[in-house]
Amino acid sequence: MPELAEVEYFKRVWEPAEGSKVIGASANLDKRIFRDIDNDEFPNCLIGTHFEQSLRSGKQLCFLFSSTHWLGLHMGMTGRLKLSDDRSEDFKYDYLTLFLEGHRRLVFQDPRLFGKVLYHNSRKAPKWWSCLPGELTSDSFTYEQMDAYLSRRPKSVIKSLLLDQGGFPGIGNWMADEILWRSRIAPFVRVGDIGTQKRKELFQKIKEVCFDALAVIADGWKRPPNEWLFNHRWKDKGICPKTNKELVREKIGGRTACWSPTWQTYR
DNA sequence: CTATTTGTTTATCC
DNA sequence: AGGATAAACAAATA
Repeated sequence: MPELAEVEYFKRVWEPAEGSKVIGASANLDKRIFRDIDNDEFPNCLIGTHFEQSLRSGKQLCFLFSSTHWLGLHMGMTGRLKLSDDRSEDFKYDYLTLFLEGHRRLVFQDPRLFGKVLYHNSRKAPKWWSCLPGELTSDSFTYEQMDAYLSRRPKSVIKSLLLDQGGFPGIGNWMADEILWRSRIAPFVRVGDIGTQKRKELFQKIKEVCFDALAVIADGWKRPPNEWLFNHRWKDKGICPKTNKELVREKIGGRTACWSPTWQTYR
């Protein structure tokens, strides 16, 4: 589930514990989420450090401990972060726990294990953190950049391309459907068939959906308004808020796309 | 029992 | 070489 705004939400779950000292650590290292951990000392190497900074880029999270300990977390499909206290009882799927002074715990849980834990100890930021593409919400993501990216992939199906983290970091399945719905583009359209005017609209809607998602979900995980596609897309016989006609769900590029055929008429 | 899942990586084909 | 596509990953849920 976690896309841009959900990941930002999880970042803010841990953030209030910044400044705390780590006094214990436990990890189920046989779980798949630790497949890229190559440091034999992990997670004990974090004991004694101070939790300093919470960072996010696209769907990637990075937490910095005592200036040199970089902990990367990716939520995969079912990952979530908790800030637990002594009264918390549900430990199922808690595969990484950092015990803090003051009886609090930083917890990463991930039932489906598609998530990933990364760790690096050095003054300099590791490559998995420093080499990520710029944020879609930043001014550095320009129409020209997007246009060039699309032009290199004329044969791609637009829905699939929007899920490409190299070009559109943070976008996931629901955001991609929301963007195409707001742009009135059918999900199976080939990128080369999208003209300049429509590309400009697409660019605006990408920005809009990113900002909307952050405002609603990253900030307290509020329920999105019914004017979005969001609240209708998972329901059987869901109704398009624009046309009051039934939405359609179909597999495109291996993922379920939800769209409104009478509204998304750009083919 | 079968089908499905809001993500990424890898293999394979073009 | 680089892009397009499908399968694999794991486990819960319907």
